[in-house]
Amino acid sequence: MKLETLQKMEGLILQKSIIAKIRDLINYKNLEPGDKLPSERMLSEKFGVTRSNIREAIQKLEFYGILKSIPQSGTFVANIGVIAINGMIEDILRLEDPDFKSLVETRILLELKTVRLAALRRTDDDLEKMKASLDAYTKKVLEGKDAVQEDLLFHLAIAKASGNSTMNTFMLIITPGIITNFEKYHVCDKDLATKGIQEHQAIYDAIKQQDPKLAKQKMKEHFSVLYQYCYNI
Amino acid sequence: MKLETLQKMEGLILQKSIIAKIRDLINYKNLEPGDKLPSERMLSEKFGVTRSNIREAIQKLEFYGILKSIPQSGTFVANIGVIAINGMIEDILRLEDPDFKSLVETRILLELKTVRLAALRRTDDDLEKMKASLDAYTKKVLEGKDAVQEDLLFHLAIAKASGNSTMNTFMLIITPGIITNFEKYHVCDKDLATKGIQEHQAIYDAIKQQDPKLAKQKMKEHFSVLYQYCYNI
DNA sequence: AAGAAAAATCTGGTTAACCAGTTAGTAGAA
DNA sequence: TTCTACTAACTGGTTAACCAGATTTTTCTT
Repeated sequence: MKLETLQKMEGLILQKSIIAKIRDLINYKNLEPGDKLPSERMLSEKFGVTRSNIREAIQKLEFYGILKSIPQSGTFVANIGVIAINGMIEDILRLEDPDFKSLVETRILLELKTVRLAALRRTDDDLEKMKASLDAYTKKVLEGKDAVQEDLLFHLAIAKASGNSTMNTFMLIITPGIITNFEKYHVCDKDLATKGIQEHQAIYDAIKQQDPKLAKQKMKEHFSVLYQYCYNI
Repeated sequence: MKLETLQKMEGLILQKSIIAKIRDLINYKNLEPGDKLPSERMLSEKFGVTRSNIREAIQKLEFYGILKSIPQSGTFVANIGVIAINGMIEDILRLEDPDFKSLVETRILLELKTVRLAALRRTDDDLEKMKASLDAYTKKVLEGKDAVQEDLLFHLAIAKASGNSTMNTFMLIITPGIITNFEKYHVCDKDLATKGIQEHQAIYDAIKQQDPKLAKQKMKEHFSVLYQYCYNI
């Protein structure tokens, strides 16, 4: 386990060094948007790493929209100037794994918005899905069982109803981190679960009657405990 | 070009079908958190696809925290129950590429928060970076040149100063989409650029004097044009 | 029969050869 | 000299063989 983590760290460091070298190359050769990068084979030879390593680094930069690979042709600098590329790559190299506090902070921000948008835009289908999650959650809690998953699904249903695919994606991205950390730190309290039923119900009602202000208010109340926890860590 | 896009679409459809099959497998076999999935080779044979296809699908599910691959051992269901897995995979399969409106909406939300946090948490080093971006932006605009990149770097510097790595990452993710769409739709106006200098300066000053309310207010003003554009599309 | 040692199998990860399509260079005709 | 046709090299992507470590099965000793 320890060895495994260590190896992944090493791989990450290697990848970062390759990304830095690609950045240097772009600067040194004054590559403009649309210009072609040297081939993967040349880069692997030049940097003294395998082609796989090069490919992974390129794919990461492609994810952030900095490079663009075209099959049987080459890898090209995206339609972003050299200044922005340097700034973005610097950020990419610096970014560490998110801490729990930053996850929670972001979740609260996102959900206070998605719940507002959901109240404005929800369809009847969205409403049904939320109701289903809510009922499942209520049932589990009343049975005295753990209901973290059903809780989560209710919140994801709200994100879907917001009609904003970007926020929906972001909610999906932070969800696993939230879950595992919650279980790790034992944030959840069983007494809170029954209280949670009423809070969820209130949020659902506000969305149903399409009252964005009330929906946001109720979500805020729902997060109050989490909020305090986040800032008292 | 058209062919290339078509092929990527096909690949995406295949990947989604594999993800759906993995979900079905988890349900059918009642796999609990920590249980082992069949090996990649078995899955590729069972589903009639290549191992590469299987690996890509697994990596995607790993990104969302649903699966966890351990070298020389196997692929395991993460510490998430079957209910949450079904909900999350449904979302993953549904998610479409983000539209421009959803990107802008999310950007505004994120930046109104990061600017507040930056005012509260900025270090002197953060301040220097913002100043450098601001100066570069001002210089370019006064020369009558395009300054989209410098604009962007200023906003990314604010995201860094917020001290929230998750929001910082999210800003990085939406940035390329924002840039390319801006250039595509020609949102930027040169008259706005000179106005932008004052607005950026106001935001910078507010962050410098650590006034979160004022910083948010100034950012809101800075976004007013963008905001209207977003909701009039 | 039980436990330990050893061998065979199976795992995800990595690598090198291969593929099909693009691109650059060359030769040849006009 | 100029343009065209053709060949050869090169491109990112894909595949099958290989790797080292984990796991299971077998075998041998007590």
